[in-house]
Amino acid sequence: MAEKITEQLKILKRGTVEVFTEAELAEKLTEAQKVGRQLRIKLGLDPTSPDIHLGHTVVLRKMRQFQDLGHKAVLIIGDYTARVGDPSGQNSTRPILSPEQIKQNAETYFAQAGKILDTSSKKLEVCYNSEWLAELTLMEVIQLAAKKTIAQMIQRDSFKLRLEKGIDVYTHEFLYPLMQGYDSVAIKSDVELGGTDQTFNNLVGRDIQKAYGQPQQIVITMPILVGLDGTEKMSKSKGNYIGVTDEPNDMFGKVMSISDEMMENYFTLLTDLPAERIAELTDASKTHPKEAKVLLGKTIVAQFYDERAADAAAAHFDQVFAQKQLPDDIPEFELPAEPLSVKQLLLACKLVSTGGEAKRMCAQSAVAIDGKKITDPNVQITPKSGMTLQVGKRKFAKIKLSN
RNA sequence: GGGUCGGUGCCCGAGAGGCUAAAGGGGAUGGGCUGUAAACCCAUUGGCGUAAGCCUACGUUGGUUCGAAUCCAACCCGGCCCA
Repeated sequence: MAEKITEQLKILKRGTVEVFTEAELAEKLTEAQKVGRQLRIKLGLDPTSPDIHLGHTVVLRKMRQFQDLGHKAVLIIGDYTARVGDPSGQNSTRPILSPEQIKQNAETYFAQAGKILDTSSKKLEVCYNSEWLAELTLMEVIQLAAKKTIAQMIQRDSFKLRLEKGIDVYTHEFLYPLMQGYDSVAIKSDVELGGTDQTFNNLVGRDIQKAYGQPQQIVITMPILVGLDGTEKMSKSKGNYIGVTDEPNDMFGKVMSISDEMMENYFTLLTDLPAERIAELTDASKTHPKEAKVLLGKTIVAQFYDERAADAAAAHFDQVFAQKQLPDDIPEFELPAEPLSVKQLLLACKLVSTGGEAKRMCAQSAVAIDGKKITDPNVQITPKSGMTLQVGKRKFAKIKLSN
């Protein structure tokens, strides 16, 4: 804790995109250390979807570093915001959640975030922004809105972009940054963390705090983690994510599927390895890319499980994909010993979701039963105990007879 | 409020009465090559049916026609222009 300020700054700056401003951060850290005060580090959460993925962990990991340096994480659950329905994204038909739903999501979120954060009450504080936002009168809202001009608002690129493209921007959307900014006032935040997509909102927080006569928070932005497809932001709705609750085998496999170019980014944002080591690992002349990726996969799995699970996942991967053998843990399905078509069989074992897909998979020689390729979806098969089915490279099922 | 243009499959986008389950991309999936990397090549991409075929689908609801994504009407939603 008594580490030098320069040392602390180095840790805190790692992986960030921008710090507004570094000088202020150094100042706050120094002051905090001198009087023994915990800085209040704000992070706003959207409780609309409870499951968190590695994209969220980039910011959470930064939060953890602050905690480890003795500061307090203040998580704000945007329950009030969520109730209005956040229109800022592509997804305009987001369901409006009930208070119970939000509470439940928040709990799930904590359980998952707890894998990264220090959850002791000394280091973590949680609040719901309805606590103060629901109290505001219209007059107070108007006064809040009077702090920013329209010209300032449309600086935000998501607004600008949509206006240029002729996509709707609703009036109340302008209130979102203001509400979030007001959150900073309510909790007296010293530092706010967020992805670069939150830069505008978080900076508004500075202005609002100033307008309300408070010291301004420092804003630290973290990169948006690219998803598995290598181009888009990691997100649940795009399906290009690694969830923190993914099974070790899955987690490892997903890491293995990222492109070589993305490794450096993942190493930097998702592990604590020093920059020099990362440079070695991502230099193909020094480390074979595949080896580096295995290490990345193991490191990530170990973070959420443990070393043993990480090794097991790597071994499983090697067994199934490198040596193309059957995995050890194949889901079992109970079936009676009555003949049925391959199509029905695949459906029954949930290896395909429609009969058409079953036909296609057969036609494309992706289907094997006990290691033998099946190309006719109408062949009659009598289930036998221990019979194994495979569709594609990674979908397996084992049959168990029911009596 | 007026004018005008538009709403097509997961997404973008063509189609302007039958040849349309609907061109072409993108994405996704399967196969090949590999390191479940990239690049590249091939294939598939509404549901049911062994099949013939049937059903559902071009904003919504009605209508005209032997036949409509395509024509007409009303309505809903949006862009742009005018007030």
